[in-house]
Amino acid sequence: MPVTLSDVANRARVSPATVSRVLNGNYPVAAATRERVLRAVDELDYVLNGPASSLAAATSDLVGILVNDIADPFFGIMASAAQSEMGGRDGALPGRAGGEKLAVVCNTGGSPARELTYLTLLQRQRAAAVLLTGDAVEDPAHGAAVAAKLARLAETGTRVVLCGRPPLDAHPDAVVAALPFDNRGGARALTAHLLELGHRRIGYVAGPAERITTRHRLEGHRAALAAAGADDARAHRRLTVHGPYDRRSGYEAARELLRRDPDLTAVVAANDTVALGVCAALREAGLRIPEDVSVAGFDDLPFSADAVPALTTVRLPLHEAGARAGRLALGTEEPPEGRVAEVAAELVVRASTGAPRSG
Amino acid sequence: MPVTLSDVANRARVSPATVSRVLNGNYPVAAATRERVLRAVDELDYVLNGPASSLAAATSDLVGILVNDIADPFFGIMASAAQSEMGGRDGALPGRAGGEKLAVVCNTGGSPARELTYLTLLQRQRAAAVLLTGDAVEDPAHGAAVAAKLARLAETGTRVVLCGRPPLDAHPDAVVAALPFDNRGGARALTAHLLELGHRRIGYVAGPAERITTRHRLEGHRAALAAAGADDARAHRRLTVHGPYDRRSGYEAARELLRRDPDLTAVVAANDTVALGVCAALREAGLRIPEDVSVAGFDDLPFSADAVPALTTVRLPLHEAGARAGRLALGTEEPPEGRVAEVAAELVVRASTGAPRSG
DNA sequence: ACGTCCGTAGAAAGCGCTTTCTACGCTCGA
DNA sequence: TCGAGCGTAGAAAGCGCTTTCTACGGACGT
Repeated sequence: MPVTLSDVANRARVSPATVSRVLNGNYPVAAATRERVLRAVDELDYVLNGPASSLAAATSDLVGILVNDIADPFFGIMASAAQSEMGGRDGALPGRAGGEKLAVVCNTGGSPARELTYLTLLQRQRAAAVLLTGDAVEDPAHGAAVAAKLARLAETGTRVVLCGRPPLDAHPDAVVAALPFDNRGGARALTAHLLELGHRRIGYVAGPAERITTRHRLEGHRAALAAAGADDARAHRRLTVHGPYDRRSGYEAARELLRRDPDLTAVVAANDTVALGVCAALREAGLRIPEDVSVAGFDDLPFSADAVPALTTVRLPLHEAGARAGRLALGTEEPPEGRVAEVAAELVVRASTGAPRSG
Repeated sequence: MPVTLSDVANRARVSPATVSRVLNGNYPVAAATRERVLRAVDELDYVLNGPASSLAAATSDLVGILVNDIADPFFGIMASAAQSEMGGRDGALPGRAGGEKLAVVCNTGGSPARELTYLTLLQRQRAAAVLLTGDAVEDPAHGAAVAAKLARLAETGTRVVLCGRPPLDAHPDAVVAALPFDNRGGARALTAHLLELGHRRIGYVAGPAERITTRHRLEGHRAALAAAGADDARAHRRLTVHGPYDRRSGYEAARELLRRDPDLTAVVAANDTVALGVCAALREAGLRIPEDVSVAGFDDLPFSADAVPALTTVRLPLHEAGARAGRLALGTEEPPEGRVAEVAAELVVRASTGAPRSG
C-alpha cells in the first residue's frame, strides 16, 4: 500500500539504487535521469521511509535538544535559536539532501531520570546530535551516568553539545563543545552592584540546592560579599533560601526572608521569574521597590524589561548561545579551542534597584 | 562493534526472537528465560536499534508536537502537559514495553512551510502520533495542504490530534480529536465586561491578520459590541490594529491607537504578552491603568497574575487541554463524541480593568 | 496409555533502504 | 584502431529487528 523506493524506481524506469542516489544527492546522476526520478517522486507523492533509511545508513537526521522546562522561556529561547539553525530553508525536501535535521526538543522537567531516559531514546534512534541545555544536577552518581551515556553516544557518532551547562567531569572528550554560562561572574557583578549602592542586608533566593547553576551563582554572590568584607557565614545562611525556578518559589521565599530579617534592603533572586514572585510578595507586604527594597533577577528574559519596575538583572545571551550550540551540533561551526567557550554574562541595571533607605 | 539483538541472544543462550519478545513484552516468555535475557541486556548494556525496530514493526514510538513558538509559554504549557502524559514513568526501559513514547516538540515558528516540512519529517519517521497546537493560518491553499498531509498520516496509522486549533475543513476524519478553544466566547465575555463597566471607546490590538484565532477573537469582540448596540464598523476599523503575538507589537499598537483616538478608555489585546506591551506604552504616555485606561489580555499565562496591575484576561486551561490532547494522541482516552470538544474559556477579572474616567 | 492442547521457543522471511562492487558504454590519446 | 579511463547505472548484499509459522514437550482428558 505505501509507496516505496522501488515503486518510484519502476515508474522512473531506473533501479532503486539510482532513486536513492538522487534523493541523497551524494553521487553523480545524469541530469535527465535525476529529472525523471524527481518527477516520479512527485507523481507518486513518495515519502522516504526514515527508519529504513536510518537503518541502512546507520545514522539518522534526528537531533535532540534536552531542556529542563519547556514552559520556561529561558529554555524556549535557546531551543528555538538552536532549532532555527538546523531546520534549513523552508520547504520539505523528499530526501535528506539539504542536510535537513529533525530538531526536536525533549522536556526533562529537570528530572535526572527523565534526562537519562531521553538520552537512551535518542541513542536508540541513532540521533545525529544531542544538545543538552541549562542546569545540571550536582549528583555524582547521576553525573557519571550521564557522562557515560554521552560517551557511548559519542562513540556511535552522535555529536554532543552542552549549552549553558559546564563541561563533563568524567568523559570531557565525549562532547563536541561546551558553552557554559559565566554564572559566577554575573552573580558577582550583580551583588557588587548592590553593595556599591550601599546595601548590606541582602537576601538571596537561590535555585534548587542540588543544581550546579545554583551553586555557581551563590559562589559569585559570596565572592562579591567577601570582596566587600561583608561575607559573614551566619548571616549568609540566614539570608539564603532555596527553591525551584518559579514565580511561586520567589513569592514564598521573599515572605520567609522578610520573616527572618524584616530590615533587609535588597533581594537577589535565582532568576527573573523568581524575582517577579519576590516583587509580588514585597509589594503585598507594603514595601516599595526599589525605595524600600531593591530586587534583582538573572537571565534578562524578555519580560524583565517590562516588569514594573523594570528589573535589574544579568543578561545571558540565550539566543546567541543557542544558535551557536545548534551550529556546533550540526558541525557547521568549528568547536572552540579546548572545546569549551564560556558565555559572558552582563549586568543590566534597571529600575528595580536603588540605594537603600537608611543608606 | 555495537551490541545487537543477536549478541544478547547468544549471551542469554536463546534465539533473537525470544530477546525481541522479552523486550517488547507482547508474547509469553517463561519467567526464567526472561530473567536470563534481561540480565544479558544489562551486562551488555544493550540499547535497541530504533530504526531497525521501527522498520520491522512498521511503526515507531515517536510522537511529534508542533508548536508555533517554543519560546512562548502559551505553547510551552500545552507541550509540557502533553509530553508528561507520554513520557511514562521515570526510568529508561531497554525495550518499548511500557508504551513509552518519544514525545518531541517541533517549532514551526508560525511558518506554514515549516509546518509542512515537519509533518513530512514526522511522516518519514512513521510517527505514532502528531499533535498540532495553537493557531492556524487561514490560507485555503495551505489549509488544504496540511489537511491532505494529515490525511496521509492518518492512513498510515499516525494518530492526529488538534489542540487549540479548529477541526479540519478538508479531511475532518483524518483527525482523532480536535480540542478547539472557545476564543469567540472568551473574547465576547471580555468585551462584554468592559462594556458593562461603561467603556465605549475600546481599542483592539488583534493578532496577525491571517490567523484563525485572530478572527475568532475579533468576532467575539464585535459580537459583544453588537449586543450592546455599539458595533459601528467605521469606529471598529479605526480602533483595531493587527500585529504579531509579542510584547513589542502591543507596545507599538498601543501608541498607534492612542494616536488614532487619544480618548479611548480601554484596550483589549490579542493575548497577555501583547497586553504587557500595551501597558508599557500607556504608562509611557503618562496614563494610569486602570484609572485612565483599562487593559485586558487573553490566555491567562502565569505572569498575568503578577503583572502590575494584575491583568484582567480570559483563562484558557492550557495545561488541561494539553494533557488531554496527549492522552488522546496516545489512545489512552476515548475521543469525544463527534471528535470535537470545545475547550471553555473563562473570564478572569483582575485589577487592570475598571470604570472609565468619564464613566 | 494415547492423542490433544497449551505454553514456550526457534527458524526464517522479510521490512525498505544504502552502498559497495561490478558493468556498461563512451570519449580520448596514442 | 584499440585500450585506458571516466561517467553513469544496476545487482545484490546486508543493516538489525519483528513476526509469522513451525516444532517441541509436557499436562491433561478420556
